[in-house]
Amino acid sequence: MDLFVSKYFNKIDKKGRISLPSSFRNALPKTNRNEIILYKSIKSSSIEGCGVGRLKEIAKRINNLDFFSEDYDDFSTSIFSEIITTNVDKEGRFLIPEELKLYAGIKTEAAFFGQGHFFQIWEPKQGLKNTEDSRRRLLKEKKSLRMMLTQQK
Amino acid sequence: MDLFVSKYFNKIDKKGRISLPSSFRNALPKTNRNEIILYKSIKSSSIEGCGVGRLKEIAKRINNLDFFSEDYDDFSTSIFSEIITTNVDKEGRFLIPEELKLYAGIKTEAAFFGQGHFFQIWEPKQGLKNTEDSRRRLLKEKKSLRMMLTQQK
DNA sequence: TGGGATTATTTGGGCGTCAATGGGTATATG
DNA sequence: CATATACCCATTGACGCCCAAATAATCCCA
Repeated sequence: MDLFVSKYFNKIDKKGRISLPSSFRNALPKTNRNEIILYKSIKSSSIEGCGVGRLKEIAKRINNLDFFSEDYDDFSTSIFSEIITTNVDKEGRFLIPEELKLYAGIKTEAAFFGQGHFFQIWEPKQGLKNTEDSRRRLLKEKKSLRMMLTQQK
Repeated sequence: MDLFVSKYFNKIDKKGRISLPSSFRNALPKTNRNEIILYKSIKSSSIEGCGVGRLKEIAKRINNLDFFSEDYDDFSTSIFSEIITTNVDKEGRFLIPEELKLYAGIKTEAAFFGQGHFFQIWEPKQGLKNTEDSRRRLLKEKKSLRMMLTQQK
């Protein structure tokens, strides 16, 4: 499965290492599975991550915004300049930079949430609350979520 | 037959394994019959499942949403982080995650209900009650059911 | 068409492998 | 030289794989 799916709760050890869930490792391109990128989410107090290949896709997204708009600069700056690359060790662990941990309020444990082509890292409680909130918002529009899940091609 | 049809009642063993009904296994695409996805039903306290192929469809659809919108995050979170992928072993068994078992009230036995392009997993009694209820609702509209079944194109 | 034989499916359990975690030590980097 | 990080090895528990028994479904022939 080449998508980031499900949620996982892992611990940060004394050295600051945390395991990237095995299924997430497998979702990374086979060519480069020991390097990921991390950045602050612009929409929530979470960290977003993905394989380095995804960078091009992000660039494309931003490029689709109006070049002369304020948004363009803002997204461009807050995403690209903040991106951090991290190495995943032989056991599948990596270090979350202090700044990002602070941003997300993460201390000894972190929750990984699959988001398809990328994933989010949350302080566990906040992450759970966020999924509840999302779901609540969507259930108000039950029809649209059902369509998303059950529609046939 | 590549559709999930009829109903089956299987047991969960000490290790938490349960057999995916043989006919359901055969309804999965021949290319990937050892991995399925599970998620909480939006409409009922049951688990819904299907092959991973559908997940890729869903991913595509979400990907077409405006990346910077709130909807994007809501869908992405509610779907990708709530969906669970499970492996089906050589004997056709798989594990139902604890969280989903709780959601559906399943303990030692589960009922599988074919729903065409997907299937539902119920606590047996609740599942039976649900089919009765929905049949009863349908019969109240006998006329429309007859039309549905007998109308020719 | 009944009923035993054959095959398929479900269920049970042993055991090896892998993922998550912990910690020692070498190596790099400033 | 001190701190940070990568590599190596070990432990634990969960899960996948294998083999086998029990149950259900199907077949086939008298």
